[in-house]
Amino acid sequence: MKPQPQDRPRPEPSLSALTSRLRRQAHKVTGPRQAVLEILRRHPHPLTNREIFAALPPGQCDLATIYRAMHLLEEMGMVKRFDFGDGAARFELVGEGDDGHHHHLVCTRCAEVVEIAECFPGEIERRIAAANGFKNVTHKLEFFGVCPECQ
Amino acid sequence: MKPQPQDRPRPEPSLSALTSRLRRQAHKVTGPRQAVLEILRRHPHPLTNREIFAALPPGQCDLATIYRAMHLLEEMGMVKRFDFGDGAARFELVGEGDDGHHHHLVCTRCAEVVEIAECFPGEIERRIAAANGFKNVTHKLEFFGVCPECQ
DNA sequence: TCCCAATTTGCAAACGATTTGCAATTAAAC
DNA sequence: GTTTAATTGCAAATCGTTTGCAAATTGGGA
Repeated sequence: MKPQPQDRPRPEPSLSALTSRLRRQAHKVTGPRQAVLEILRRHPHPLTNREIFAALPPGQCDLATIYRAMHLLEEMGMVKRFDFGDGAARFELVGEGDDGHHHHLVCTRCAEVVEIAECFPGEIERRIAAANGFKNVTHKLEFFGVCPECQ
Repeated sequence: MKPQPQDRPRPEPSLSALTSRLRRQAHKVTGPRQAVLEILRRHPHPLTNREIFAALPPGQCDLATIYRAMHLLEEMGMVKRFDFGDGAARFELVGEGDDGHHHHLVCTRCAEVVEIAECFPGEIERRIAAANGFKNVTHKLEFFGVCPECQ
C-alpha cells in the first residue's frame, strides 16, 4: 500500500518549540496555553474548542480561556481555523513558516476526517479573481461523503 | 464586455410556480411561506433568515417561522443553503430539477457576493473519493477576496 | 530574590443564531 | 360549514462564542 495523504509524516513540533514561538512574540507562556498547545500537538486533526477542553485534565483551564487562546494562536498564525459547517470552529496546529492551507474529507455519518492534499487549481482561482477584479483571493474548500466504515 | 457569470439571466420563477411546488408535495400554502418565497424570488442572492425577515412587511410573520420555512424548503430542494463562514446560514432559491450547486466570491470587506460558474474539477473529486474509499462525495467551496470598490 | 505592571485567567453574564414546547390559528379536504 | 392535521406566534431553551471585571499570574527589572 502506497502512502496516503492521511499518513502524512508531519513531525509534531515539541512543546518548547511552540512556547518559544509565543515568547518570541512577547506573549506569556501560561499554564492554559501550554496545555492547549500540548493537546493540539498530540492531535494532528481539527479539534473544536470543546474537544480541546474535554481533552484537558479537569479543572486545568476555563473554556473561555481556550477560546481566547485560539484567537491568539490564530492571529499568530500558529493555528488554522476550519469550518465543517456544523457550527463549531475547528483548529489545527500549523507548522512554522507554513500557511496551513489544506482541505479535508469529512464523513457525514461518523465525522471521520481525512486530510486531503489536493487543492483548488491556482490558475483557475487567479482567473476568477481577475475576471471579477478581486484581489487577495483565497478559498475555503471541504469535501463531504460517506466513509468506508459507514457505507 | 462579454457576459460575466454574475450576469446570469436566471429567470425568476413565478410565485404560483413556487407555491404549486409546495402543494404538489402536500404542504400548505400559507401566508408566511408565500411571503418568504416572494422575497427569495426577488433576491437572486444568498440571504440570511434575518435578512429575509427584515425584507418582509413588518408583522408579516415570526422569525421562527422563517427558520421553519427554510428547513422545509431546503428538504424539498427548493432552496440551497450556503455558508460564508460568518455564522449565519444563507439561502438561495433553486430552479426546479436543478441541484443549485455553485459557488460564490465574497468580498471580505463589504460582503458583496458574486456568483461563480467555476467548480472544483469533477475528476479530481472522484479521485479523492476513490483514494479514500468514500462514497457520495460532494464539496463546499467559497472564494473570499477584496472587491474592486473596497481595494 | 522580590516587586511591579501588564497580561492573562476564571466566572458569570451577555450574545447572536437557531431550535423547540405549546396553545391558538388556519389551510384544505369532506 | 365542519373537521383535523398542519402551521404559526410567542416565549423560553440551546449552542457556540464573546465579554466585563476582579483576582491571579508572568516576566522584566531592582
